[in-house]
Amino acid sequence: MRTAIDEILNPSCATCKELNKLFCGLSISDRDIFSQNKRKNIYKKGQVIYYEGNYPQGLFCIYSGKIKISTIGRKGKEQIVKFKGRGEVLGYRALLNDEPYNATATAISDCEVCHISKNTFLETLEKSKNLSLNTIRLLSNDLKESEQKLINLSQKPVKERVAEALLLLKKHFGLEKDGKTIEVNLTRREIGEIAGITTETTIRILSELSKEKILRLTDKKISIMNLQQLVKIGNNNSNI
Amino acid sequence: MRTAIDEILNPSCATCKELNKLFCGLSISDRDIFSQNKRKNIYKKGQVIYYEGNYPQGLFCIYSGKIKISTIGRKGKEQIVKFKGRGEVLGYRALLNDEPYNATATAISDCEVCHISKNTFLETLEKSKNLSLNTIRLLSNDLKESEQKLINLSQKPVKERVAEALLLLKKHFGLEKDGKTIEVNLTRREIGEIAGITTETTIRILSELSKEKILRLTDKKISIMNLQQLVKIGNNNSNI
DNA sequence: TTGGACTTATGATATAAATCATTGCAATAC
DNA sequence: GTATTGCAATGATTTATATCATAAGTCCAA
Repeated sequence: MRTAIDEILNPSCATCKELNKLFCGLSISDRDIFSQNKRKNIYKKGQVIYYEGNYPQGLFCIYSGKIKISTIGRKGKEQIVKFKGRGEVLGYRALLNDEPYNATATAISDCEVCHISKNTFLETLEKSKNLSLNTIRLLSNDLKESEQKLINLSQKPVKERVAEALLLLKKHFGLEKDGKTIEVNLTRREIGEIAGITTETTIRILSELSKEKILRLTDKKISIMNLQQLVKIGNNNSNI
Repeated sequence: MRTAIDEILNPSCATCKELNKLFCGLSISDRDIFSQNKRKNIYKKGQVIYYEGNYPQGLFCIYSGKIKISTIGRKGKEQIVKFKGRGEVLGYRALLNDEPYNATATAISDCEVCHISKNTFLETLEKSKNLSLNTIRLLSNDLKESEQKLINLSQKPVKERVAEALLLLKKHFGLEKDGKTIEVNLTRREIGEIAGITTETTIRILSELSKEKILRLTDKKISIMNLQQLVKIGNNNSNI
Protein backbone atom coordinates (compact mmCIF):
# COMPACT_ATOMS: atom_id res chain seq x y z
CA MET A 1 0.00 0.00 0.00
CA ARG A 2 1.19 3.51 -0.82
CA THR A 3 1.98 5.70 2.16
CA ALA A 4 2.30 9.48 2.37
CA ILE A 5 6.06 9.01 2.33
CA ASP A 6 5.84 7.05 -0.89
CA GLU A 7 3.84 9.85 -2.44
CA ILE A 8 6.54 12.37 -1.57
CA LEU A 9 9.42 10.20 -2.66
CA ASN A 10 7.81 9.00 -5.82
CA PRO A 11 4.49 10.67 -6.48
CA SER A 12 1.82 8.81 -8.41
CA CYS A 13 1.27 9.95 -11.97
CA ALA A 14 -2.38 10.38 -11.03
CA THR A 15 -1.37 13.39 -8.91
CA CYS A 16 -0.02 15.17 -11.95
CA LYS A 17 -2.73 14.23 -14.31
CA GLU A 18 -4.61 17.52 -14.63
CA LEU A 19 -1.41 19.37 -15.32
CA ASN A 20 -0.03 16.98 -17.80
CA LYS A 21 -1.39 17.20 -21.31
CA LEU A 22 0.26 13.98 -22.35
CA PHE A 23 -1.18 11.62 -19.77
CA CYS A 24 -4.65 13.07 -19.27
CA GLY A 25 -7.38 10.72 -20.36
CA LEU A 26 -5.18 7.67 -19.91
CA SER A 27 -6.67 4.55 -18.36
CA ILE A 28 -5.96 3.78 -14.73
CA SER A 29 -3.90 0.77 -15.71
CA ASP A 30 -1.73 2.77 -18.10
CA ARG A 31 -1.14 5.42 -15.50
CA ASP A 32 -0.19 2.77 -12.99
CA ILE A 33 2.37 1.42 -15.41
CA PHE A 34 3.96 4.86 -15.57
CA SER A 35 3.81 5.31 -11.81
CA GLN A 36 5.54 2.01 -11.24
CA ASN A 37 8.21 2.53 -13.88
CA LYS A 38 9.47 5.96 -13.04
CA ARG A 39 11.74 7.64 -10.52
CA LYS A 40 11.66 11.15 -9.21
CA ASN A 41 15.00 12.95 -9.23
CA ILE A 42 16.16 16.26 -7.83
CA TYR A 43 18.04 18.84 -9.87
CA LYS A 44 19.49 21.99 -8.34
CA LYS A 45 19.35 25.30 -10.19
CA GLY A 46 21.93 25.25 -12.95
CA GLN A 47 22.17 21.46 -13.19
CA VAL A 48 21.63 19.76 -16.50
CA ILE A 49 18.83 17.24 -17.10
CA TYR A 50 20.11 16.18 -20.50
CA TYR A 51 22.74 17.28 -22.99
CA GLU A 52 22.44 18.09 -26.69
CA GLY A 53 23.90 15.22 -28.69
CA ASN A 54 23.20 12.48 -26.17
CA TYR A 55 20.61 9.77 -26.72
CA PRO A 56 17.37 9.73 -24.75
CA GLN A 57 16.82 6.84 -22.35
CA GLY A 58 13.31 7.88 -21.52
CA LEU A 59 10.90 10.68 -20.95
CA PHE A 60 11.13 13.49 -18.39
CA CYS A 61 8.15 14.95 -16.56
CA ILE A 62 8.47 18.08 -14.45
CA TYR A 63 6.91 17.65 -11.03
CA SER A 64 8.11 21.04 -9.80
CA GLY A 65 10.48 23.77 -10.96
CA LYS A 66 11.47 25.46 -14.20
CA ILE A 67 13.67 24.26 -17.01
CA LYS A 68 15.17 25.95 -20.05
CA ILE A 69 15.82 24.18 -23.34
CA SER A 70 18.75 25.68 -25.23
CA THR A 71 21.31 24.92 -27.88
CA ILE A 72 24.74 26.15 -28.75
CA GLY A 73 24.68 28.06 -32.01
CA ARG A 74 27.25 30.16 -33.82
CA LYS A 75 30.47 31.03 -32.04
CA GLY A 76 29.37 29.16 -28.95
CA LYS A 77 26.47 31.50 -28.41
CA GLU A 78 23.62 29.96 -26.50
CA GLN A 79 20.11 30.16 -27.93
CA ILE A 80 17.20 29.45 -25.63
CA VAL A 81 14.58 27.52 -27.57
CA LYS A 82 11.81 27.25 -24.99
CA PHE A 83 10.91 26.88 -21.35
CA LYS A 84 9.12 24.08 -19.57
CA GLY A 85 7.37 24.19 -16.21
CA ARG A 86 5.36 22.12 -13.74
CA GLY A 87 3.43 19.28 -15.37
CA GLU A 88 5.20 19.54 -18.69
CA VAL A 89 6.97 16.73 -20.45
CA LEU A 90 10.36 16.99 -22.12
CA GLY A 91 12.56 14.99 -24.41
CA TYR A 92 9.77 13.29 -26.36
CA ARG A 93 10.79 14.62 -29.75
CA ALA A 94 14.18 12.91 -29.63
CA LEU A 95 12.69 9.81 -28.03
CA LEU A 96 10.05 9.44 -30.74
CA ASN A 97 12.55 9.93 -33.55
CA ASP A 98 15.11 7.76 -31.77
CA GLU A 99 17.66 10.48 -32.32
CA PRO A 100 20.05 12.43 -30.09
CA TYR A 101 18.65 15.40 -28.23
CA ASN A 102 19.15 18.49 -30.30
CA ALA A 103 19.13 20.79 -27.31
CA THR A 104 20.24 20.82 -23.69
CA ALA A 105 17.79 20.95 -20.76
CA THR A 106 18.97 22.92 -17.72
CA ALA A 107 17.18 23.61 -14.45
CA ILE A 108 16.71 27.37 -13.96
CA SER A 109 15.29 26.78 -10.47
CA ASP A 110 15.47 23.81 -8.13
CA CYS A 111 13.45 21.04 -9.75
CA GLU A 112 11.87 17.66 -9.14
CA VAL A 113 11.74 15.72 -12.37
CA CYS A 114 10.31 12.25 -12.98
CA HIS A 115 11.89 9.91 -15.49
CA ILE A 116 9.88 7.29 -17.34
CA SER A 117 11.89 4.65 -19.15
CA LYS A 118 11.96 4.53 -22.92
CA ASN A 119 10.42 1.07 -23.17
CA THR A 120 7.60 1.84 -20.81
CA PHE A 121 6.65 4.87 -22.81
CA LEU A 122 7.02 3.38 -26.28
CA GLU A 123 5.17 0.19 -25.32
CA THR A 124 2.31 2.16 -23.86
CA LEU A 125 2.27 4.38 -26.94
CA GLU A 126 1.74 1.29 -29.10
CA LYS A 127 -1.14 0.16 -26.92
CA SER A 128 -2.93 3.32 -25.88
CA LYS A 129 -5.01 5.27 -28.36
CA ASN A 130 -5.35 8.16 -25.94
CA LEU A 131 -1.63 8.43 -25.44
CA SER A 132 -0.92 8.53 -29.15
CA LEU A 133 -3.64 11.10 -29.79
CA ASN A 134 -2.29 13.22 -26.93
CA THR A 135 1.20 12.90 -28.36
CA ILE A 136 -0.08 14.09 -31.72
CA ARG A 137 -1.68 17.11 -30.08
CA LEU A 138 1.47 17.93 -28.16
CA LEU A 139 3.69 17.62 -31.20
CA SER A 140 1.45 19.59 -33.51
CA ASN A 141 1.24 22.34 -30.95
CA ASP A 142 5.01 22.39 -30.55
CA LEU A 143 5.34 22.48 -34.30
CA LYS A 144 3.08 25.46 -34.51
CA GLU A 145 5.05 27.35 -31.89
CA SER A 146 8.31 26.49 -33.55
CA GLU A 147 7.13 27.59 -36.99
CA GLN A 148 5.81 30.83 -35.60
CA LYS A 149 9.05 31.48 -33.79
CA LEU A 150 10.92 30.90 -37.02
CA ILE A 151 9.22 33.82 -38.71
CA ASN A 152 9.47 36.05 -35.68
CA LEU A 153 13.10 35.45 -34.93
CA SER A 154 14.29 35.86 -38.48
CA GLN A 155 12.26 38.88 -39.44
CA LYS A 156 11.53 41.02 -36.42
CA PRO A 157 13.87 43.79 -35.23
CA VAL A 158 15.38 43.44 -31.78
CA LYS A 159 12.91 45.59 -29.89
CA GLU A 160 10.00 43.50 -31.04
CA ARG A 161 11.86 40.33 -30.23
CA VAL A 162 12.61 41.48 -26.70
CA ALA A 163 8.97 42.45 -26.22
CA GLU A 164 8.00 39.04 -27.44
CA ALA A 165 10.48 37.29 -25.18
CA LEU A 166 8.99 39.09 -22.18
CA LEU A 167 5.48 38.09 -23.21
CA LEU A 168 6.66 34.53 -23.57
CA LEU A 169 8.05 34.63 -20.04
CA LYS A 170 4.83 36.08 -18.72
CA LYS A 171 2.79 33.38 -20.46
CA HIS A 172 5.01 30.62 -19.22
CA PHE A 173 5.83 31.67 -15.69
CA GLY A 174 2.98 34.02 -14.86
CA LEU A 175 2.98 37.13 -12.69
CA GLU A 176 3.48 37.73 -9.00
CA LYS A 177 0.56 38.79 -6.77
CA ASP A 178 1.00 42.40 -7.89
CA GLY A 179 -0.21 41.34 -11.34
CA LYS A 180 2.74 43.04 -13.02
CA THR A 181 6.03 41.40 -12.10
CA ILE A 182 7.16 38.39 -14.10
CA GLU A 183 7.58 35.37 -11.83
CA VAL A 184 11.09 34.42 -12.93
CA ASN A 185 14.66 35.53 -12.37
CA LEU A 186 16.75 35.67 -15.49
CA THR A 187 19.89 37.62 -16.32
CA ARG A 188 19.99 40.09 -19.21
CA ARG A 189 22.15 37.61 -20.99
CA GLU A 190 19.50 34.91 -20.73
CA ILE A 191 16.79 37.25 -21.98
CA GLY A 192 19.06 38.03 -24.91
CA GLU A 193 19.44 34.33 -25.53
CA ILE A 194 15.69 33.96 -25.88
CA ALA A 195 15.49 36.82 -28.37
CA GLY A 196 18.68 35.75 -30.12
CA ILE A 197 20.54 39.02 -29.52
CA THR A 198 23.58 40.18 -27.58
CA THR A 199 23.57 41.09 -23.90
CA GLU A 200 24.44 44.73 -24.58
CA THR A 201 21.60 45.18 -27.01
CA THR A 202 19.21 43.52 -24.57
CA ILE A 203 20.24 45.94 -21.83
CA ARG A 204 19.76 48.91 -24.11
CA ILE A 205 16.32 47.77 -25.25
CA LEU A 206 15.20 47.04 -21.70
CA SER A 207 16.26 50.44 -20.44
CA GLU A 208 14.59 52.03 -23.45
CA LEU A 209 11.35 50.20 -22.59
CA SER A 210 11.83 51.34 -19.02
CA LYS A 211 12.19 55.00 -20.10
CA GLU A 212 9.00 54.60 -22.10
CA LYS A 213 7.27 53.50 -18.85
CA ILE A 214 6.36 50.18 -20.44
CA LEU A 215 8.55 48.26 -18.03
CA ARG A 216 9.82 48.83 -14.52
CA LEU A 217 13.19 47.30 -13.70
CA THR A 218 13.92 46.54 -10.05
CA ASP A 219 16.88 44.34 -9.21
CA LYS A 220 16.53 41.25 -11.40
CA LYS A 221 12.77 41.56 -11.54
CA ILE A 222 10.92 42.95 -14.52
CA SER A 223 7.44 44.40 -14.13
CA ILE A 224 5.15 45.03 -17.07
CA MET A 225 3.59 48.44 -16.45
CA ASN A 226 1.86 48.78 -19.81
CA LEU A 227 0.94 45.38 -21.15
CA GLN A 228 -1.12 46.72 -24.01
CA GLN A 229 1.80 48.70 -25.34
CA LEU A 230 4.18 45.79 -24.92
CA VAL A 231 1.86 43.52 -26.86
CA LYS A 232 1.63 46.19 -29.54
CA ILE A 233 5.41 46.33 -29.85
CA GLY A 234 5.74 42.57 -29.91
CA ASN A 235 2.67 42.60 -32.21
CA ASN A 236 2.58 38.95 -31.77
CA ASN A 237 -0.21 36.80 -32.71
CA SER A 238 -0.60 34.47 -29.80
CA ASN A 239 1.49 34.85 -26.65
CA ILE A 240 -0.65 37.20 -24.64
CA MET B 1 -14.88 -2.20 -60.89
CA ARG B 2 -12.05 0.29 -61.29
CA THR B 3 -10.97 0.95 -64.85
CA ALA B 4 -7.73 2.46 -66.11
CA ILE B 5 -9.63 5.70 -66.65
CA ASP B 6 -10.71 5.71 -63.02
CA GLU B 7 -7.12 5.27 -61.98
CA ILE B 8 -6.08 8.34 -63.95
CA LEU B 9 -8.98 10.47 -62.84
CA ASN B 10 -8.82 9.46 -59.24
CA PRO B 11 -5.86 7.23 -58.50
CA SER B 12 -6.10 4.69 -55.71
CA CYS B 13 -4.20 5.54 -52.56
CA ALA B 14 -2.53 2.16 -52.94
CA THR B 15 -0.62 3.56 -55.93
CA CYS B 16 1.01 6.19 -53.79
CA LYS B 17 1.67 4.06 -50.81
CA GLU B 18 5.43 3.59 -51.06
CA LEU B 19 5.92 7.31 -51.48
CA ASN B 20 3.68 8.38 -48.72
CA LYS B 21 5.07 8.16 -45.21
CA LEU B 22 1.70 8.80 -43.67
CA PHE B 23 -0.31 6.01 -45.21
CA CYS B 24 2.29 3.28 -45.46
CA GLY B 25 1.49 0.28 -43.32
CA LEU B 26 -2.22 1.06 -43.31
CA SER B 27 -4.69 -1.76 -43.69
CA ILE B 28 -6.33 -2.35 -47.05
CA SER B 29 -9.68 -1.31 -45.67
CA ASP B 30 -8.34 1.97 -44.30
CA ARG B 31 -6.67 2.73 -47.57
CA ASP B 32 -9.88 1.99 -49.42
CA ILE B 33 -11.68 4.47 -47.20
CA PHE B 34 -9.20 7.14 -48.25
CA SER B 35 -9.42 6.15 -51.89
CA GLN B 36 -13.18 6.42 -51.85
CA ASN B 37 -13.32 9.70 -49.96
CA LYS B 38 -10.89 11.81 -51.89
CA ARG B 39 -10.76 13.75 -55.12
CA LYS B 40 -7.81 14.55 -57.31
CA ASN B 41 -7.54 18.20 -58.38
CA ILE B 42 -5.30 20.01 -60.80
CA TYR B 43 -3.37 23.16 -59.89
CA LYS B 44 -1.42 25.16 -62.45
CA LYS B 45 1.95 26.68 -61.57
CA GLY B 46 1.36 29.71 -59.39
CA GLN B 47 -2.08 28.66 -58.20
CA VAL B 48 -2.79 28.46 -54.49
CA ILE B 49 -3.81 25.23 -52.76
CA TYR B 50 -4.66 26.91 -49.47
CA TYR B 51 -4.27 30.32 -47.87
CA GLU B 52 -2.76 31.31 -44.53
CA GLY B 53 -5.55 32.18 -42.12
CA ASN B 54 -8.19 29.91 -43.65
CA TYR B 55 -9.48 26.79 -41.93
CA PRO B 56 -8.57 23.34 -43.23
CA GLN B 57 -11.38 21.20 -44.64
CA GLY B 58 -9.18 18.18 -45.06
CA LEU B 59 -5.79 16.85 -45.95
CA PHE B 60 -3.82 17.35 -49.17
CA CYS B 61 -1.66 14.70 -50.77
CA ILE B 62 0.64 15.52 -53.68
CA TYR B 63 0.24 13.05 -56.52
CA SER B 64 2.58 14.98 -58.80
CA GLY B 65 4.31 18.37 -58.87
CA LYS B 66 6.01 20.72 -56.44
CA ILE B 67 4.56 23.03 -53.85
CA LYS B 68 6.01 25.78 -51.68
CA ILE B 69 4.76 26.62 -48.20
CA SER B 70 5.26 30.27 -47.34
CA THR B 71 4.03 33.00 -45.07
CA ILE B 72 3.87 36.74 -45.18
CA GLY B 73 6.19 38.23 -42.60
CA ARG B 74 7.33 41.78 -41.92
CA LYS B 75 6.46 44.48 -44.42
CA GLY B 76 4.68 41.99 -46.63
CA LYS B 77 7.87 40.09 -47.27
CA GLU B 78 7.34 36.48 -48.16
CA GLN B 79 9.21 33.80 -46.24
CA ILE B 80 9.34 30.32 -47.72
CA VAL B 81 9.03 27.81 -44.91
CA LYS B 82 9.44 24.55 -46.80
CA PHE B 83 8.82 22.62 -49.98
CA LYS B 84 6.71 19.56 -50.58
CA GLY B 85 6.88 17.13 -53.49
CA ARG B 86 5.40 13.94 -54.90
CA GLY B 87 3.92 11.65 -52.25
CA GLU B 88 4.04 14.22 -49.49
CA VAL B 89 1.12 15.30 -47.36
CA LEU B 90 0.31 18.87 -46.44
CA GLY B 91 -1.96 20.76 -44.13
CA TYR B 92 -2.01 18.19 -41.33
CA ARG B 93 -0.60 20.46 -38.65
CA ALA B 94 -3.54 22.88 -38.91
CA LEU B 95 -6.02 20.04 -39.33
CA LEU B 96 -4.80 18.27 -36.20
CA ASN B 97 -4.86 21.42 -34.11
CA ASP B 98 -8.17 22.50 -35.65
CA GLU B 99 -6.64 25.88 -36.31
CA PRO B 100 -6.25 28.11 -39.37
CA TYR B 101 -3.36 27.40 -41.69
CA ASN B 102 -0.40 29.49 -40.65
CA ALA B 103 1.11 29.45 -44.11
CA THR B 104 0.04 29.49 -47.74
CA ALA B 105 0.61 26.55 -50.11
CA THR B 106 1.34 27.50 -53.73
CA ALA B 107 2.09 25.26 -56.71
CA ILE B 108 5.54 26.03 -58.11
CA SER B 109 4.96 23.62 -60.99
CA ASP B 110 1.80 22.11 -62.44
CA CYS B 111 0.43 19.75 -59.80
CA GLU B 112 -2.07 17.00 -59.19
CA VAL B 113 -3.17 17.07 -55.58
CA CYS B 114 -5.60 14.74 -53.81
CA HIS B 115 -7.88 16.01 -51.08
CA ILE B 116 -9.10 13.79 -48.26
CA SER B 117 -11.93 15.16 -46.19
CA LYS B 118 -11.38 16.17 -42.60
CA ASN B 119 -13.83 13.67 -41.17
CA THR B 120 -12.44 10.76 -43.11
CA PHE B 121 -8.96 11.51 -41.87
CA LEU B 122 -9.82 12.22 -38.26
CA GLU B 123 -12.12 9.20 -37.97
CA THR B 124 -9.47 6.92 -39.39
CA LEU B 125 -6.90 8.48 -37.07
CA GLU B 126 -9.09 7.50 -34.11
CA LYS B 127 -9.33 3.94 -35.36
CA SER B 128 -5.97 3.16 -36.85
CA LYS B 129 -2.93 2.60 -34.68
CA ASN B 130 -0.62 2.69 -37.69
CA LEU B 131 -1.99 5.99 -38.89
CA SER B 132 -1.50 7.65 -35.54
CA LEU B 133 2.02 6.28 -35.13
CA ASN B 134 2.86 7.47 -38.65
CA THR B 135 1.43 10.87 -37.83
CA ILE B 136 3.62 11.04 -34.74
CA ARG B 137 6.67 10.20 -36.82
CA LEU B 138 5.81 12.81 -39.41
CA LEU B 139 5.19 15.51 -36.84
CA SER B 140 8.26 14.79 -34.78
CA ASN B 141 10.36 14.88 -37.89
CA ASP B 142 8.83 18.19 -38.95
CA LEU B 143 9.46 19.50 -35.48
CA LYS B 144 13.09 18.55 -35.67
CA GLU B 145 13.51 20.29 -39.01
CA SER B 146 11.76 23.36 -37.76
CA GLU B 147 13.84 23.58 -34.60
CA GLN B 148 17.03 23.13 -36.55
CA LYS B 149 15.98 25.80 -39.02
CA LEU B 150 15.30 28.14 -36.14
CA ILE B 151 18.92 28.11 -35.06
CA ASN B 152 20.25 28.30 -38.59
CA LEU B 153 18.09 31.12 -39.81
CA SER B 154 18.58 33.33 -36.81
CA GLN B 155 22.29 32.89 -36.36
CA LYS B 156 23.95 32.19 -39.67
CA PRO B 157 25.24 34.98 -41.94
CA VAL B 158 23.67 35.28 -45.37
CA LYS B 159 26.28 33.36 -47.32
CA GLU B 160 25.80 30.31 -45.16
CA ARG B 161 22.06 30.63 -45.40
CA VAL B 162 22.16 30.78 -49.18
CA ALA B 163 24.44 27.73 -49.27
CA GLU B 164 21.99 25.96 -47.02
CA ALA B 165 19.01 26.97 -49.12
CA LEU B 166 20.69 25.49 -52.19
CA LEU B 167 21.43 22.26 -50.34
CA LEU B 168 17.81 22.13 -49.25
CA LEU B 169 16.69 22.48 -52.86
CA LYS B 170 19.09 19.77 -53.94
CA LYS B 171 17.81 17.45 -51.23
CA HIS B 172 14.20 18.11 -52.04
CA PHE B 173 14.18 18.30 -55.81
CA GLY B 174 17.30 16.37 -56.75
CA LEU B 175 19.70 16.91 -59.63
CA GLU B 176 19.38 16.60 -63.39
CA LYS B 177 21.13 13.77 -65.27
CA ASP B 178 24.38 15.75 -65.24
CA GLY B 179 24.53 15.20 -61.48
CA LYS B 180 25.15 18.89 -60.87
CA THR B 181 22.18 21.02 -61.87
CA ILE B 182 19.38 21.48 -59.36
CA GLU B 183 16.10 20.18 -60.76
CA VAL B 184 13.99 23.25 -60.07
CA ASN B 185 13.42 26.72 -61.51
CA LEU B 186 13.25 29.46 -58.94
CA THR B 187 13.84 33.19 -59.24
CA ARG B 188 16.52 34.92 -57.19
CA ARG B 189 13.75 36.43 -55.17
CA GLU B 190 12.39 33.02 -54.26
CA ILE B 191 15.81 31.77 -53.25
CA GLY B 192 16.11 34.84 -51.06
CA GLU B 193 12.75 34.02 -49.54
CA ILE B 194 14.02 30.62 -48.48
CA ALA B 195 17.10 32.12 -46.85
CA GLY B 196 15.15 35.06 -45.46
CA ILE B 197 17.20 37.74 -47.23
CA THR B 198 16.63 40.35 -49.92
CA THR B 199 16.81 39.69 -53.64
CA GLU B 200 19.82 41.93 -54.14
CA THR B 201 21.82 40.22 -51.45
CA THR B 202 20.89 36.84 -52.89
CA ILE B 203 22.15 37.90 -56.32
CA ARG B 204 25.41 39.14 -54.85
CA ILE B 205 26.00 35.96 -52.89
CA LEU B 206 25.16 33.76 -55.86
CA SER B 207 27.55 35.60 -58.15
CA GLU B 208 30.19 35.47 -55.42
CA LEU B 209 29.74 31.69 -55.19
CA SER B 210 29.92 31.58 -58.96
CA LYS B 211 33.23 33.50 -58.99
CA GLU B 212 34.56 31.05 -56.44
CA LYS B 213 33.69 28.24 -58.92
CA ILE B 214 31.39 26.64 -56.37
CA LEU B 215 28.33 27.28 -58.52
CA ARG B 216 27.69 27.69 -62.22
CA LEU B 217 24.79 29.94 -63.15
CA THR B 218 23.16 29.37 -66.55
CA ASP B 219 19.82 31.00 -67.26
CA LYS B 220 17.60 30.15 -64.31
CA LYS B 221 19.44 26.96 -63.60
CA ILE B 222 21.98 26.58 -60.83
CA SER B 223 24.65 23.88 -60.99
CA ILE B 224 26.67 22.84 -57.99
CA MET B 225 30.26 22.50 -59.21
CA ASN B 226 31.85 21.94 -55.82
CA LEU B 227 29.44 20.25 -53.48
CA GLN B 228 32.00 19.65 -50.78
CA GLN B 229 32.80 23.32 -50.56
CA LEU B 230 29.14 24.30 -50.59
CA VAL B 231 28.42 21.92 -47.72
CA LYS B 232 31.38 23.37 -45.86
CA ILE B 233 30.01 26.89 -46.26
CA GLY B 234 26.53 25.84 -45.25
CA ASN B 235 28.24 23.73 -42.55
CA ASN B 236 24.94 22.23 -41.97
CA ASN B 237 24.28 19.24 -39.97
CA SER B 238 21.85 17.25 -42.00
CA ASN B 239 20.77 18.43 -45.45
CA ILE B 240 23.36 16.78 -47.64
C1' DT C 1 37.38 42.42 3.87
C1' DT C 2 39.61 41.72 0.07
C1' DG C 3 39.80 39.97 -4.39
C1' DG C 4 37.77 37.84 -8.27
C1' DA C 5 34.10 36.77 -11.29
C1' DC C 6 29.76 38.18 -12.98
C1' DT C 7 26.39 41.42 -14.15
C1' DT C 8 24.51 45.94 -15.44
C1' DA C 9 25.31 49.96 -17.86
C1' DT C 10 26.84 53.16 -21.53
C1' DG C 11 29.72 55.09 -25.18
C1' DA C 12 32.46 54.56 -29.51
C1' DT C 13 33.34 52.01 -33.55
C1' DA C 14 32.80 48.53 -36.99
C1' DT C 15 30.20 45.82 -40.12
C1' DA C 16 26.77 43.03 -42.38
C1' DA C 17 22.92 43.44 -44.81
C1' DA C 18 18.97 46.35 -46.22
C1' DT C 19 17.54 49.97 -49.02
C1' DC C 20 17.72 52.98 -52.87
C1' DA C 21 18.95 53.75 -57.54
C1' DT C 22 20.20 52.61 -62.22
C1' DT C 23 20.96 49.72 -66.30
C1' DG C 24 20.49 46.02 -69.45
C1' DC C 25 18.11 42.12 -70.99
C1' DA C 26 14.53 38.83 -72.04
C1' DA C 27 9.86 37.65 -72.35
C1' DT C 28 5.27 39.04 -73.22
C1' DA C 29 1.64 42.29 -74.65
C1' DC C 30 -0.20 45.71 -77.65
C1' DG D 1 7.92 46.51 -84.24
C1' DT D 2 7.53 48.90 -80.27
C1' DA D 3 6.07 49.35 -75.53
C1' DT D 4 5.84 47.14 -71.12
C1' DT D 5 6.86 44.36 -67.48
C1' DG D 6 9.76 41.38 -64.70
C1' DC D 7 14.20 39.76 -63.54
C1' DA D 8 19.32 39.91 -63.06
C1' DA D 9 23.08 42.58 -61.99
C1' DT D 10 25.86 46.11 -59.67
C1' DG D 11 27.07 50.45 -57.30
C1' DA D 12 26.19 53.93 -53.57
C1' DT D 13 24.19 54.90 -49.23
C1' DT D 14 21.97 53.97 -44.92
C1' DT D 15 20.84 51.52 -40.87
C1' DA D 16 20.46 48.16 -37.36
C1' DT D 17 22.98 45.56 -34.52
C1' DA D 18 27.31 43.44 -33.14
C1' DT D 19 31.66 44.21 -31.26
C1' DC D 20 35.01 46.47 -28.46
C1' DA D 21 36.10 49.11 -24.45
C1' DT D 22 35.48 50.81 -19.92
C1' DA D 23 33.44 51.55 -15.35
C1' DA D 24 30.68 50.79 -11.50
C1' DG D 25 27.88 47.68 -8.70
C1' DT D 26 26.92 43.02 -6.73
C1' DC D 27 27.58 38.52 -5.19
C1' DC D 28 30.36 34.99 -3.36
C1' DA D 29 34.46 32.63 -1.65
C1' DA D 30 38.72 32.34 0.49
